[in-house]
Amino acid sequence: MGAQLQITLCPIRDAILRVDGHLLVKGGPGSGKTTIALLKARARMTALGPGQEVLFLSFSRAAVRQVLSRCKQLLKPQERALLSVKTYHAFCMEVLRSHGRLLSGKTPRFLAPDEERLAKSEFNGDWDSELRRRALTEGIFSFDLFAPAVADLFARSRAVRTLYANKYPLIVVDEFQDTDDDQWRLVRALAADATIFALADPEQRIFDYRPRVSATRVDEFRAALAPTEFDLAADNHRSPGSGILHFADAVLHRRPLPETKDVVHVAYAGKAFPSMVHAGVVWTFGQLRKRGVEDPSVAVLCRTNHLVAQVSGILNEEHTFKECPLRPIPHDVLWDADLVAASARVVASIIEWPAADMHSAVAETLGLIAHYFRLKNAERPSEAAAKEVRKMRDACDAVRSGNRPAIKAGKALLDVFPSVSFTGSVVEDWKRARQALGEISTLAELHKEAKLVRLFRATDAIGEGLGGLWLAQGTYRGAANLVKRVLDEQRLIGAERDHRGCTLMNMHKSKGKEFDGVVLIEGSYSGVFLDSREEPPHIKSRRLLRVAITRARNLVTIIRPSDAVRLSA
DNA sequence: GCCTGCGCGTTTTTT
DNA sequence: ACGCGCAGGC
Repeated sequence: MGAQLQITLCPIRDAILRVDGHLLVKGGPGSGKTTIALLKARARMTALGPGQEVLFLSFSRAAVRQVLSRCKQLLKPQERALLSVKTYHAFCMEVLRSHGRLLSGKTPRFLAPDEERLAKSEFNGDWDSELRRRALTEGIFSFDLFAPAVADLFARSRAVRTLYANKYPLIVVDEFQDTDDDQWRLVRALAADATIFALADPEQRIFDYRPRVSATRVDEFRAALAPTEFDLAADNHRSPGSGILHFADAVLHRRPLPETKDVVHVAYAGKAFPSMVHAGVVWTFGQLRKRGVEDPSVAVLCRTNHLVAQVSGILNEEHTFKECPLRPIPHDVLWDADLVAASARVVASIIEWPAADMHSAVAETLGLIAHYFRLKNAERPSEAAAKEVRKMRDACDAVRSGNRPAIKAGKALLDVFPSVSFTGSVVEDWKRARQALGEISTLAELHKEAKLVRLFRATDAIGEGLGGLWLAQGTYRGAANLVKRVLDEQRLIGAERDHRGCTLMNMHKSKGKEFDGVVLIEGSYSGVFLDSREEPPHIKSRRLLRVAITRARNLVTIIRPSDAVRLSA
């Protein structure tokens, strides 16, 4: 395979393999940036000294997985052994483990994201400066501080910097346009003694709303390292011969949209949204099979998480479209589980009620409700959420000491307690416990969140665990801990899962992935394609849409409200 | 201090 | 549609 590839290399790729020094390779979606980087890595391997490797840096574990699977096609096992593919975080953690002591004088410890969220929700004050204080004086590094810490370390210690630059004489940097200040600082430090190979598509810059991601990063790279520059622009290996990339580029540049059988537009009017979404996904699968794709993978992409959750609900229901019944579609959802897990623990605490006395049981539930709002406030701070935390905590304390709480939710939970009982039929019991929340108007939001537990394919594991508890004790004592444990596990598994069949996610999460078919869904309120807060020509929205459209190898279905703003001029 | 009703805006976050 | 912030009633 390797020999064949050599022969078919075009002049540009040939030059990329030959040239020495820093490199900047630009290219659109599916232009083969990863492939040429791996071939370059292979070429460089012949001259590696003992202990030396090629380093390939990516942002996400999903991207690392993608690169590793490409490696299997392109590189022999002994070549793969000389290539180290890592996320920035993994690389930085390694550096901090070995040399982080130099920064604070203390053996570094790491604060995992979920621990950090909890600590943040407890903390009053400026969390960012608190994190810096912890790193500096206690040697505790949160994930966000990995790259800054390593950049500092490289800046201060020439010895450490050259150690790594010598170990990795060639460093491939993926998605360079989204590199943040600190990642760039550490790469630049290594560039003094190692060769940097940057892969970039400035038109795939979709994370630049984040404060440390700069719009001019690629220019900074040019200015600082004077790389030899190549452009793979016109190539398209992902969806060759289809009109998908042309269509996406037309959206990006606000040009008239080309007619193509590979991008299909449907409009819905208000009420028809659920059946249209459902039918659109079914139709996309059918078309792909008709085109000879066996067991197609389809991504359903929305701009907002809110809409993703809504669509998941729709795909789980039955609908009728033009008198045809539509069955529920099994699917995965890429989703951040924190709030759902917290709401599920509240339900689980209610299902535990009969195993304890009223006051401690209801206090436990109120405590978990407070915890839910704490997480919510940490994720997206608002006065409303912070106030709920205080109220729920007060109510929890009141009930624990045998008093009647001041808030409606607390009173209602106490009132409903005597009438709550369970039968051992797990699904029924879970619904009944959840319904107890649904009855209380001030907890409507929590109740809604708890209904999303189905997003996690954890239903079986939770059901089994709850069944086990009932069998062993005749109550569900321990349910809250069980639910937390199962959802935590599920989240780790879900993040690593391969995406076959139907997968729902927001457009940002789709970056770097590919599917046979893609369904793009626009909402009427949340998840509008061209954000009204952005000035025409809505360049950021269009970049994001282009990324989403080009995830498809074969077919794109676009579902928009009938009164949506036109994409072309 | 708590609840309700009204007006308003509606996004994305790796690890 | 729905959640947030704010104002007003209790």
